[in-house]
Amino acid sequence: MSQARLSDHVYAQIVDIIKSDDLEVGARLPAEARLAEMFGVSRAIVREALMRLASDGITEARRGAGSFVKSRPSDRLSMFMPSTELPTTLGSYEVRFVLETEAARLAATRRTVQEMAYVEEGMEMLRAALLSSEPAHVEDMELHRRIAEATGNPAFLIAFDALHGDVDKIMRAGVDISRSRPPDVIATMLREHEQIVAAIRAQDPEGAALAMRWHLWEGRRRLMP
Amino acid sequence: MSQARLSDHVYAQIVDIIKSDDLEVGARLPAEARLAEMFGVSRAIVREALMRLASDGITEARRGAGSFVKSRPSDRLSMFMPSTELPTTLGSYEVRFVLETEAARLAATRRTVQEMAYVEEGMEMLRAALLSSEPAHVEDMELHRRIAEATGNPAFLIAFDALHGDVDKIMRAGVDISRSRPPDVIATMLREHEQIVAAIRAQDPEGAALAMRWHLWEGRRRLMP
DNA sequence: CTCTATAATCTGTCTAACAGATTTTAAGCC
DNA sequence: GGCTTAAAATCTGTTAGACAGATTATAGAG
Repeated sequence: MSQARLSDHVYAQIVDIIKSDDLEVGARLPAEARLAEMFGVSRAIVREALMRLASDGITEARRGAGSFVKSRPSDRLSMFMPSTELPTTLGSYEVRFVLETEAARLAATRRTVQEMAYVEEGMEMLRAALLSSEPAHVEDMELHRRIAEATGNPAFLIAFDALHGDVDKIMRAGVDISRSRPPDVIATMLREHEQIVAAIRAQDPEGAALAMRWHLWEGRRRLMP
Repeated sequence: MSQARLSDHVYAQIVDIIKSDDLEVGARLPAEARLAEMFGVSRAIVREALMRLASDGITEARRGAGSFVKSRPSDRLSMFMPSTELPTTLGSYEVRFVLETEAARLAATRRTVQEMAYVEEGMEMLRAALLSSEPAHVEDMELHRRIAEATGNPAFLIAFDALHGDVDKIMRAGVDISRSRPPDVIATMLREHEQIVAAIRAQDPEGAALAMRWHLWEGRRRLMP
């Protein structure tokens, strides 16, 4: 889906209304039918956008009453979301340093045999993808998710998945750039992942945390030519 | 909205299909019309659920082709989401220890005058709410968001907002429980927030990080009577 | 076997109607 | 004037059907 859907536009426009009208938490939004009229779309499209706003915690719908502001989107968030041109690498790396380092540490401590097998499988998939000429960013993402999952705490995966968009772009760029460099760059990337997995396998929390932190640091450095 | 909507049920059921059919990334889901028939709902409801699945990065819709698995929801995530009875406090607290501690540290380092004013305003709103008999969990959430915002890095807010559902429940419970205790418990909660804000105001990163960590630790303890 | 055209299938959007919930308004009573 | 009650208006949640544009599958011709 290369073209944005109308409901994406409506989502952004409703966020704009909340901000431009300076609506406080608890304030009532215009009715669905009214919004549809304002934006020149059908009510079904408005509902789709509102459903996502509600799911994102920004609004809350009460049957018979209307939709209400539940929490205000931040100014920076709204600036961040519609624009894909902003340099986002520094942003998510900073969060990933603390989040994924801790996740690796906990994964090394808590992983079950099954979770370890899942991580190992993800490692194999990533290896195969990196050594092929196919895209490998999905496999890269998947391994990181499996490590977060091996913490045994779904909140780590939730927080990590919230950064999915940025992390996906970073990983795609990371793989592409590494492929445009001498072959040992890919081998280095692969080894970094292996070192993380090995520390988790060995149930070495400090080793896993350090390996993850190193990988993220090096991954970031690889993006700056 | 105390009752779950049909689209919430359909969301969970589609996740179940992905898991029970062991659909890999790239696998095609049944068509919207087919899903509507399977679940005994209208197609509009299926679309609403699919829109959220796509927004959550789990599926991807291609016009004319169908909806495809984009990333697999983790087993734990799907167990976590439909059930509200699981003890979720340990989960998000663990992530919040690393995420919000780092956010407080960075907020103390980087906050602008305007961001500080925003944080102070949030503090006043929380004080007023806690000293009234009205709900205060929204204000509690808002202050924490403003601190994440003051890091100057939207990724912190994105990750924090991903835990919105759990954190909201925790904060609501935290306020309710504190109100059922002697009055000094509310005062303590208030002072903890003030200490975080004071350290950020004073541009004391280590102080802010410690105060936040202490607050989260105490907040967690208050939930265990 | 390959290419082209057509048919079938699919998502995206619109319209209209109805059900159930909430809010507003109006009327009646004290 | 204030309070209560009932009716009307308004709202979200859902269903159903139609059509547009995109993709996939199939059939026929060379």
